[in-house]
Amino acid sequence: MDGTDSSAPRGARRLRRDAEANRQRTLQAAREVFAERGLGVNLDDIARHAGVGVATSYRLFGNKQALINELFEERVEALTMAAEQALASDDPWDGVVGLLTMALEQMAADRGLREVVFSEVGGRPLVAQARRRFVPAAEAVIRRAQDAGLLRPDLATTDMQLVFYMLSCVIQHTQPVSSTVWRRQLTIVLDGLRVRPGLTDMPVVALTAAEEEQVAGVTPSSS
Amino acid sequence: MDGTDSSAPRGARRLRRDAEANRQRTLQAAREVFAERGLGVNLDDIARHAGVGVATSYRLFGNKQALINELFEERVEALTMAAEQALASDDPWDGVVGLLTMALEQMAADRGLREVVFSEVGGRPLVAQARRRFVPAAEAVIRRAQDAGLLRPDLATTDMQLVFYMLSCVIQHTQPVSSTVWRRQLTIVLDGLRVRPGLTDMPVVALTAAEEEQVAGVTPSSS
DNA sequence: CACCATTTGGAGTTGGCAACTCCACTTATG
DNA sequence: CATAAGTGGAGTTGCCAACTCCAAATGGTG
Repeated sequence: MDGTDSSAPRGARRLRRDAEANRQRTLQAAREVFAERGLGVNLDDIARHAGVGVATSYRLFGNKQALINELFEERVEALTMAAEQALASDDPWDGVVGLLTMALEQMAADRGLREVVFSEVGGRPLVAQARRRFVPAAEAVIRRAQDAGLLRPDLATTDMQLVFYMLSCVIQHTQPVSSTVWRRQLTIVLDGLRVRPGLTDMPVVALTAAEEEQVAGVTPSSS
Repeated sequence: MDGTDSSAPRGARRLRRDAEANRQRTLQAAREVFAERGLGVNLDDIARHAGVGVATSYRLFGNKQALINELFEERVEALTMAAEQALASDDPWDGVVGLLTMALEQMAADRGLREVVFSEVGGRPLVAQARRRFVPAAEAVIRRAQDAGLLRPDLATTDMQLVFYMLSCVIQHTQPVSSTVWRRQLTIVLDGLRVRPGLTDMPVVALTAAEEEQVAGVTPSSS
């Protein structure tokens, strides 16, 4: 139940060649099954899909959580890179569009990723760590576009995170029927984010960073 | 497991006075507990909260589903009235704002309602029926605002439903920390819905009505 | 006010599901 | 070819919520 064991070749001993092959097959099967059906699937299904026994998967990874951690380290990493990449674009507004678009495209491609990023259950260290890179990058993208007078100045970083969340919800909800409609809602939101005459005043104050972390289920960063 | 029994005073026989009192107490307790903690709570908790035994609740309602049905008939009804009321407002744009605001305020006040309306599990007849009134009313509100040149003309009814859904997700997500931030996301979305020069083109086609019903988990209306 | 059908409460029972283990058997490897 | 490493899948375990049983209590009626 505790996901503390990060587990590469466990302990330090090398695996026998066939065992290593089974490890890779399990990993690949997990990638596919998690992406399609989410983290809810049981290891039995993954093992079957990989063509190995359940016990094999358990010996190679210890438990389900360890498998998830190992798999999604790379996915979460890719997600944070989207934010940093968005900052690299020349036009500040393109940065905002790119940030949301790239991040959401990744979410659209992987149900497991959506569940990891927005897991209700408390403080995955994996996510907390990724946030420490993602959030500042997103903040910079936002600030730059606001300074250029392109992004509504009353927008807080925490608002952007909720925007990201709600579009992920649309993705999740519509996925079985259409893999692209969410781009329409994104278009609407982006039009609502852009500066223009007659922008409506925000009716309430934004979430503070600490509140946002609470919403995200992450233990507040103490620094 | 089937929720077909709608159950008022079950069968036809009148209840003894104390039984009727317990019925009301259970109903009230369910209202409160469902609103706060969602439909996931077990009847044992509701019964305890009502100060009656579990068996009592089961005899009076048959099963959990029947209790839910009875309770949420009124709530879903209120929701559809919001749409019809929005159509009554003088200004077409106020109609759109009112539709979303009123409906979302109701969602914000009741977690159980959110879960009923967006239940993943298939075709609650209750919801399907409510949709048959809600959707046309919403459609009229949208059409009127579009004809007045106030609402973006490329918006489909199905888009509005997804907008409604995604804001409900924000409500659900932020509820424990703030009961009002969702109004900021609503503001952003409304600004994105309003006509203005330089509105971004929609990148993909909207969901058809049938697709939307599939998304909502309702059996397509055959009419 | 006495009688009895109705109702009650809460300690069970049932069922289902997913995580994880056991162990007789197989297979790489030195 | 000896043997430590690895395997598979039929269990076991634990959990949780839905729902039932029945001895005791209680409202309403003649």
